[in-house]
Amino acid sequence: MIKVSKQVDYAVQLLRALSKLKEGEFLSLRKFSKESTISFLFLQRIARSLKAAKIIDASRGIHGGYYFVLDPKKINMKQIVDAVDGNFGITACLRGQPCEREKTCTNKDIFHKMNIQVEQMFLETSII
Amino acid sequence: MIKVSKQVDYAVQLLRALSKLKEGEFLSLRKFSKESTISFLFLQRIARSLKAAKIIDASRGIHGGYYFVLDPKKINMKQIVDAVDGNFGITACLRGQPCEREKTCTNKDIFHKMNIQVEQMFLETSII
DNA sequence: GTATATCATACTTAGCAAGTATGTTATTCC
DNA sequence: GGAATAACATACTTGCTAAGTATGATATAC
Repeated sequence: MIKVSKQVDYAVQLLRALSKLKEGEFLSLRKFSKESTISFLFLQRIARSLKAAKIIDASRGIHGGYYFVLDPKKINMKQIVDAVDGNFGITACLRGQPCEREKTCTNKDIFHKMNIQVEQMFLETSII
Repeated sequence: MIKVSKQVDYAVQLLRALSKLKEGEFLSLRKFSKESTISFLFLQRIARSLKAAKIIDASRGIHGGYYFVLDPKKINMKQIVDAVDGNFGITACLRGQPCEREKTCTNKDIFHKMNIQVEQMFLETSII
């Protein structure tokens, strides 16, 4: 199984909604949660990760919400994975996690090569 | 998080060990389990999946074991994922699983395109 | 000052990949 | 024939962690 997390999925949906805003407009998570049916609290965590990565920014208060900082077209999928999941890698080993079978493993080379290719593809994929 | 399952990881390790056998030789899972430190029972399930996919075959009895049917060089990563995980897709939706947010989802196109690229790369990656 | 937005941290749940248990059937060798 | 050891088959349990929840603080607009 090779798969993308729901956090990344939801992050992209949110960013695509934000990319449709006009200059000076905000989108609140409460509103987006209703439109998308994605859990409001789960969206909060994702949005803050994206803000920490300086992809979006927020305005507080009654008419506040999130908005894009940079040009949405220049944001790629690798940036989203980095921001939301904190790391990138198709195996635990490539994500820097300890591996109990490190000594006997014969797959380091093949997964390393594949990881480079997946990473490159993510880099080249604009979220818009 | 984009990742490959341990089943696929272990399947590739097993296949690489089998690819080193000479004509007419077998490798038992008991032996490979000791070498690799991978659970014997878990390996059994994986090996039977690979056999069902006609990638390897088995000989029973006291000196039996598994062996490659085809040329190991012609086996690619997509075949392994199909054999071991039963399907291929970077999202639940692309794996044919029902999605509760199908109607509001705005990511079908982007993940579909990415899936094609990942799939292509897996097809082009030989396990050797 | 009230309403509503984000900010921050901690906790719970649930799905399923990963691993385990147990018994059956086939083949080799003595 | 029978012991040993291989794969075959199915069902069950565990444990990780992604996913979702709870609660309260802080900021801004009107």
